[in-house]
Amino acid sequence: MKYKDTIHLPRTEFPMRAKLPQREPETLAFWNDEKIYQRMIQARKGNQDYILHDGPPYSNGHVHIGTALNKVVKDFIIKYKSMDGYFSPYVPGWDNHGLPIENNVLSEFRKKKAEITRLAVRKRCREYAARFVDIQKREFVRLGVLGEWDNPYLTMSLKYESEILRIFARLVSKGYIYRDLRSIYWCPHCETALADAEIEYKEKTSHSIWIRFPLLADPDGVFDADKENAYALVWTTTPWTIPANLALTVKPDFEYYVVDKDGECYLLARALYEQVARELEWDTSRVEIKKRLTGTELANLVFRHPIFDRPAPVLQGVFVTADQGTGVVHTAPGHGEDDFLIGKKHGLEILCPVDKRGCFTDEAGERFAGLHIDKGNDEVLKALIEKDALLKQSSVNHQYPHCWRCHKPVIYRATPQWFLNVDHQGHRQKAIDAVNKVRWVPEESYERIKAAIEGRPDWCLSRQRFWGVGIPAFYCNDCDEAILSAEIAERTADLVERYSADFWFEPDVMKHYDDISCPKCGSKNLRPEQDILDVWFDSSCSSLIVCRNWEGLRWPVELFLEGPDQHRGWFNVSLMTSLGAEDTIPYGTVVTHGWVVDQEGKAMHKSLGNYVTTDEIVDKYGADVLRLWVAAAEYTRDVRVSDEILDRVIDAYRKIRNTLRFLMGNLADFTEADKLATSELGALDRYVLHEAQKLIDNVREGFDNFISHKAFQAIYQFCGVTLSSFYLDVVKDTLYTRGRDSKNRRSVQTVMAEVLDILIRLLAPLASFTAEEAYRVSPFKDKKKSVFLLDFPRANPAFEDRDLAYEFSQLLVVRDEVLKKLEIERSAENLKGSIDARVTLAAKDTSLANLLRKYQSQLAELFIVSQVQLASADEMQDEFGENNLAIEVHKPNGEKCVRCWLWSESVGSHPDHPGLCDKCYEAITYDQT
RNA sequence: GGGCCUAUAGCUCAGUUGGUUAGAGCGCACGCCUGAUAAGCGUGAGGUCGGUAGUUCGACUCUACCUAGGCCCA
Repeated sequence: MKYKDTIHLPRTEFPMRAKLPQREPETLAFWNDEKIYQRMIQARKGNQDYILHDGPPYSNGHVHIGTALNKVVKDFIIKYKSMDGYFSPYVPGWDNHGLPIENNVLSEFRKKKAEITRLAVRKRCREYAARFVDIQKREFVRLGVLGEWDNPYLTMSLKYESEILRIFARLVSKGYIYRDLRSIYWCPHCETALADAEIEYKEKTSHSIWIRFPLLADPDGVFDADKENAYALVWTTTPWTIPANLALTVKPDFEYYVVDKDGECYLLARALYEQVARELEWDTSRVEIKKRLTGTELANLVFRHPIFDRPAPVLQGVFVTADQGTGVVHTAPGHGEDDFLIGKKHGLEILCPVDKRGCFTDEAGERFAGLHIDKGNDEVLKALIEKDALLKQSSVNHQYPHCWRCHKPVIYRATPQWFLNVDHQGHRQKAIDAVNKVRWVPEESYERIKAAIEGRPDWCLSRQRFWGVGIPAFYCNDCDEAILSAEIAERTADLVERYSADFWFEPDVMKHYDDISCPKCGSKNLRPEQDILDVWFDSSCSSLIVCRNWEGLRWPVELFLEGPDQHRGWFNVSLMTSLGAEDTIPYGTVVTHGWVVDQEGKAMHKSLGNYVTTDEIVDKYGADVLRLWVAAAEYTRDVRVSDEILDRVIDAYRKIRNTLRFLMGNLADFTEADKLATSELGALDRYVLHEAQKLIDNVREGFDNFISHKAFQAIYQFCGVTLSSFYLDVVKDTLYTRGRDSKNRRSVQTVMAEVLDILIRLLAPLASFTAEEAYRVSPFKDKKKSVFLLDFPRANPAFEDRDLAYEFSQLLVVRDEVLKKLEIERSAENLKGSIDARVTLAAKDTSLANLLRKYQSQLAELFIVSQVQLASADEMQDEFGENNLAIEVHKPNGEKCVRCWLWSESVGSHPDHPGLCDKCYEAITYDQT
């Protein structure tokens, strides 16, 4: 008889090799064909809901790895919540309007030399966006993300576009929207506004002039100098902006000097004094530093414009730098971003005496009016010289913004724009209060969003672009009045819902508004606004629009979850719009994840060659590996990717997979009917069952608190340590060699089946493909269609046994000591396999000695040796070690059983099977009957 | 330049209110097994906690500064 054939070896169809890139698409097809997402949601319909609102990625290009991380984390949460009984539908969305798509489309047009018209470009933008929605959708689905992929939201859909305008109308009716000037990049050659993304920096030679502003008022007497000879010293590279000067800006925490140079006093920053003195060729031995002041102390000074007879008050600004100039900055609110913001903050006029072609207007004064700013530069210099305000004139080479189309230098120019008033009726304070009521994960997020809201300027809603939702305003062709009303916006919304936002740009659009006339002059000769809404406004409306219009959702929602850039972006604007339009906070919890960075923690750039794509990982290793990479990461910090990190993830994946496989392999002959009652289980088995309940608690705690890596690590360690290297190794002998239906073996299998069931469910949100695959081949009866229709495990108090767990923790310490001793013997070549050992053990500690005696019959199995004998201290040759244990290793008694390979004195006592020990004899007899 | 944040073994992560020789798993090295086999098991070697200076009887844990990195703003 071949005894090997009587051994119960594992059998399973669950392959060791995952071949995820090949196998995952089959699982995807299954999920799709069987509508598993819909079933997962429907199964929980009527239960308490948990709504995560998806932040829309931009529909341009392929899915970036950071976006993949974002979607996978969301998927963890949706699946966990669903399995835990919540009704948790997931409606993904895309942000479609905006500059990147428009620019790509425009360059297509230029390449083809096609005529650029608003309507043609918009049509092409729509197609372009739709194409990338499809591409990205496929890529997200490939990651195993379940959701309403057949019914996503698109910001360019007719419904969405019209709802944007309805929300806008609400803000108009509540008085949030106003019109004002704003300083933006402008190309005088192309006569167009430019976005930041359309600027290229190039070397340019500019003027470099040092000028002085005479002191006009010093109410605090800080200057301490004769007004006639006191000046602020100022440097600039753009003389043509001097006519637009309305202020000077200093930095509050800089130190400033008032220096006396030949009887003339100048104000400048201490940090720049040396540099300035060198530049102006001052003999510093003859310059006296009269006063040292902080920027704050300069607050009430007023200087006089160097050319015109008007004041230039001193303002406090943090943007002032100490790398060039004088630390006293020429401020022209119409000609610079900083200038604009600080000007607005202090209520200065946004003076911009330059027209769209780059020529001075009448506002620049008679002398300059009509001149192009290039000529204007020279004229300004002349005027400065006449006023004795120019101290030095030279030139400088520096990086200067140029237009990406005509490559000529651009300017800042103030143009009329539409704004949302952030301080309207205490709106900002309401937002700050709101932020206090939201749960921010991680907690530091709170500081960021608070700072972002406190510091944000009024929201400029208008863009001089093509691809977006037109602002529903008119201009009177007769008196130039701007006309905006909630009623017009509402009517436009209805029209957009019917025709799409493109209709606004049709040549005959005014026919829909023939009853509207100018409220100022009564004219009916109106034209539609051509500016579009900032795309941030589109996305700021998403929670309102989607969660109120999609079946099953509700607003406000429970969760927003995005990257750290959204503190100033989507988290911020969503709050602005929701609070403004509805006086409601859109979210209860906001989770922020980190950025995906490379091995060194550096941002990934295509040019740096450290760029990792989602495709690479999915095609090479499979989506489950990518998912586990996300699961293993502490994702509220930046998350690193590298080959080594992925290698470790793959190792973890294999370990988990093999553990599932071994569990299933040993359950091939186990059915529901073979299950033992908990009270009948062996002590070791009950201990593992107890540990499994702890595992469940840990995993749940991880998911509940957005700490998926805690869940992952708990599962991984349970598989690797509790199961693979301990329990499953120990229990192998029982599984293989005991009678098929023996109580010992069935006890082990009962626990293995329970643990397998738990593991598959715990893994489902994380390694979804593998969990589904395992579930489909698992030996359970009455299976549901999918793992996602199962309930998430909950710790079963009936399986918990703290006293037993304590005893085993003690036994495990002893086990470690025994294993160390065995290793020593192995190194000394006294021993090979542990089953060829007999261990003699003595414990000094009475309670431990008692514990060992209690478990005496199971110690050999626990240590995986042939025999264990307990001895008293004086019987031991060996010293007692740290744990008050003495351990000796000897050759076992009796003979080695040819079937189970363990040594036993019973070998030879069965004439019909002379090579077998009692246990094996019993097993074969048992199995044969 | 400003705001917020991060920095513990090769990797991913733990380290309670400051208090004994800083932990885990993986990887690695060495070895065992060949009845989980492109598997399984054991033992072991690796950090002085980014750096500096403080506070303290005592700091990975507190403070300041610096360095590197991230997001945003400028």
